Formats: sequence, structure tokens, C-alpha cells
Amino acid sequence: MNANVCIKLSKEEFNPEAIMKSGQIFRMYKKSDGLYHVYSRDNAITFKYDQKERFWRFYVNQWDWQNFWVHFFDLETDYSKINRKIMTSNDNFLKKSLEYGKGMRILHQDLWESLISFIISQQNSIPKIQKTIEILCKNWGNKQSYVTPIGIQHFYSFPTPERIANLSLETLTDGTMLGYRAKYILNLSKDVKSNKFKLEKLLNNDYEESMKILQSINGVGPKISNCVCLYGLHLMESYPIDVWMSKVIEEDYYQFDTVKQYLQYINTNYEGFQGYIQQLQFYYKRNL
DNA sequence: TCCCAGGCTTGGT
DNA sequence: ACCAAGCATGGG
Repeated sequence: MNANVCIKLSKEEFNPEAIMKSGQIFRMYKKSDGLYHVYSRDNAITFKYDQKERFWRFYVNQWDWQNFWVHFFDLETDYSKINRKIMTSNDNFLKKSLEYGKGMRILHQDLWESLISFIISQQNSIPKIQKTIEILCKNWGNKQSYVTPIGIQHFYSFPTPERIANLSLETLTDGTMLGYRAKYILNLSKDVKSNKFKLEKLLNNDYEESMKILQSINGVGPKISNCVCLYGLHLMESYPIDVWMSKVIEEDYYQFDTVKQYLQYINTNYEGFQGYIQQLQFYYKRNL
């Protein structure tokens, strides 16, 4: 079972640094040996850049690769057309963002995991969000193992709604750093378990409808809804605006009088790729 | 000690 | 429709 898949993808086509540091995923890690680890629900994968051959080597069997990870990493989407559009525009900040974050991809993440993860993200810092999620997985996920080039390693799956629903508020709050968000997560888990809130209702809807359904959840507002739409539902017209994006709009697009005007510019010029644009801008602004 | 972190709810106008 | 507090928690 030491299978691995060699994918001829250049760093310009697949850029894990950009993906990892654009704030779309919390369970992606780079170890000192250059190995990347990604966890999603109860799936795991390891990969590394082969300097000699100049392509990414994924340590996974062919079936999992074809049936899960190709889709997860959004490798079916061709970004070359939108990239060309960006580079021929006169939007200098966006052009610099693309040069910096080339190989960015919008992942197809698990709906439940992204919903809970972004509820945790409210009024929180990224390192703390990551720690909190790790605690939840360790406490109420299942121990899993996966094959890596340095041997079998372990991780914990993301806790299911049923598992969380059975906890008391005290248990879910104690030692998890969730704070006041615990009650949002507990209530939502209970509603999902009892079918009062059907996650399936979110599938096969357009952006407007999905935003409405998501915001009906207690503890979920416009920002988190946009994140879940983009990362959990892959609705690419979502454009989450957080403190960093507010800074971008204020400092790098000051020619627009209002956020609404700015959004109109994004929506008309980059229809169907707004979320991708946002990720490029966020990554550039945050990591430069 | 105070301030902030990838916001949201609630309770005022 | 818009505005301000208050909300847990840890790190600077």
C-alpha cells in the first residue's frame, strides 16, 4: 500500500503555499521536511514537491486520488482564461496579486466541516482557529491512520454533527477555546441531527438562496455565509469581506466611494470567479 | 492593563 | 435601515 501518484503539475498550476495561506482551509500543514499534509473530514493526503523531476508527488492510492482529491483540489478547473483576463486588465493590485499567488485554487471542502470551522472563525485569530479545530477533532473525532513517505501517521477526523449533538454545553465549552461560539455549534449540531436543519437543503441552490439559508442559522451572518458558500459549496460568485479585505478596498481601491460600488466592479468584470479574485487579493495583502 | 482577532446577536433609534 | 454594546478567549 505504498502507492503514490505523480502529477505533472508545475508550481504555477498548483501552489500549496497560496492555498494554505489564503485562509480557506484550516487543516493544512507544512512540515519542516517539505511535506504537506491535508485533512478533510476523515480523509488525509500527503504530498511533496519533487525538485529533481519538477512536479508534485502525492502519496495516495489511485482510487482515492481519482475519486476524492482531484475534485478536492479543484484540478478540473481551468484558471488560465481568468488569469489572462486579469493580466490584460488595468487593475494593478489584482495583477500583482496574481503574480504573487499564481497556482491558487479554490478547494472543494466538506460542507459540515467548513460551516463549523467558519463559525469558529468569528472574532478569532487564525492560529487560535486552527488550535480550536484540532482540539475538537482530537476530542470528538475518530483516530485515523494514513500512509506517508516517512511511515504511517495518525490524525483525527472532523467530529460529526451527531457526535457533537450528544455533548453538554459544558463539555463542549471546557478546554476547547470555543467560548460563546460553543452554543451556536451545539444548537446547529442538534438541529442537523434531528433533521430540523437539513444540510442537503444547501446543495443545488444558487448563491442568493444559499446565503439566505445559511444566515438563518443562529451565529451565522453574511461573512461566514460567504465563506461557506465559497469553500463548502464552491459558489464562485461569493466574495467574503473580512478585516483584511476591508483594508484592501480601503487602501488599494480608494477610487471607489463605497464598498457597494467596488463590489459592482468585481461582479461585472470577474463574473463567476469573484471568490478566486478575493483569495488572490487576500493572500497578497496578508502575506506580503 | 488594554487591544485585537477573518463577526454576530440583541436591543436601541 | 442603521448603530452600538456585549459576547469568550488567548496572545501581543
